[in-house]
Amino acid sequence: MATSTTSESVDERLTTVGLLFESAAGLRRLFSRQLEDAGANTQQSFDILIRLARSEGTELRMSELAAQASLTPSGLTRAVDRLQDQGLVARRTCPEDRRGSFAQLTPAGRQLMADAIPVHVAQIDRVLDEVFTPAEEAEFSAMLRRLRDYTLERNASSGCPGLEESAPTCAEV
Amino acid sequence: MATSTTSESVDERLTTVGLLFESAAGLRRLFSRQLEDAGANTQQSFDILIRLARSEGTELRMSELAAQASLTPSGLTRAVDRLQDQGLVARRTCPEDRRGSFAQLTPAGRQLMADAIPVHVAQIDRVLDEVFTPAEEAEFSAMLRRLRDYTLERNASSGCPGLEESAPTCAEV
DNA sequence: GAAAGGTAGTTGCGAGGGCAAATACCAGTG
DNA sequence: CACTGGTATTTGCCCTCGCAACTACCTTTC
Repeated sequence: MATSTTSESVDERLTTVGLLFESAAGLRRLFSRQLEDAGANTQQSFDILIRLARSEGTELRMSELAAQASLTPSGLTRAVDRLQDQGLVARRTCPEDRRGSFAQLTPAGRQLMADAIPVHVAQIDRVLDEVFTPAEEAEFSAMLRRLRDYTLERNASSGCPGLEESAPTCAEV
Repeated sequence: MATSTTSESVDERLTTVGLLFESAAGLRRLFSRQLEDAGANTQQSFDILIRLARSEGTELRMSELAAQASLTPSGLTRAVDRLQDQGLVARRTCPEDRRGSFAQLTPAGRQLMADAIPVHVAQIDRVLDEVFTPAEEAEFSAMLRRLRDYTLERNASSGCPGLEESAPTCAEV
């Protein structure tokens, strides 16, 4: 088959990793349809909004949010800028540490999420119900968590700022 | 905790999906380090190159490659442009259908992959060995495949062009 | 309490990728 | 064969994101 270096087990493992990427991309694509006309312009926006919606006080520190959303600080800054322009999010300076700031859902943002999350959840339900048994789903989730934690640990040294493997926080879409 | 709509099972399933995205992003980040100084500029480039390397004749139709790499036709066109500028890939017009073309590894591209794939595979081995037992790995892979095929099927209608759930081809990175 | 060093966040810049329109080509009809 | 409709790929335009440099602020040290 292949011209260059491949053995059987090599192929299998490459395929596993490839499937992971394809699954993630496929789900993103699948969800993006409903999300985008639900009012959140992109999946990434929705990802940020939902993490805020699920956090204490519907707000998070910028750096925490960046880590959760798999964005760099710079990427998050602009993403929050856009959401702020849309009136869905506001910035609040942290009183204890005036370098930092919180991103917080506005009332409009909370309303949007109150409407959009059920739709999104219904879509996830449909996928998981059709693809997995409950037992499989639980195991799938557990395996993903181990994998995620492993990458967090390994990426910690130079990768995401201010984020160790410690806090599994609220993972999300 | 959250201010808006959340029940327990909702949280779990949102988390599962979130973990999938975080795992994929985490692995990309983890791999990107070694890949980029291996000669493939980005993970996406490497993704394309490895899929070509693992295909019959080290070539694929543009549309097929786009689907496998989770890119739109337009995105793939530019990605192949870049690889062509680097001398790693060449385009070959399809003789039977002169609208279409193949992207094919050049000798330099094949050489690069012959060097880089073992390194990449070693990295994948390390991750999978540390995170999963062999049995878990097999099940993980099977579950991902079902999920991937489900998204392919559901996205087929409007999403990726020229791509049904038919050919699982060689999944990758 | 002034200096040195670290941390949170933002900005300039450039690369990558999507959507829609355009191009080139095949395929079925009359 | 001309015509209409569909498919493969490319191009124009724009948005998003990462990196590196910068600012503002905290914190430790002397």
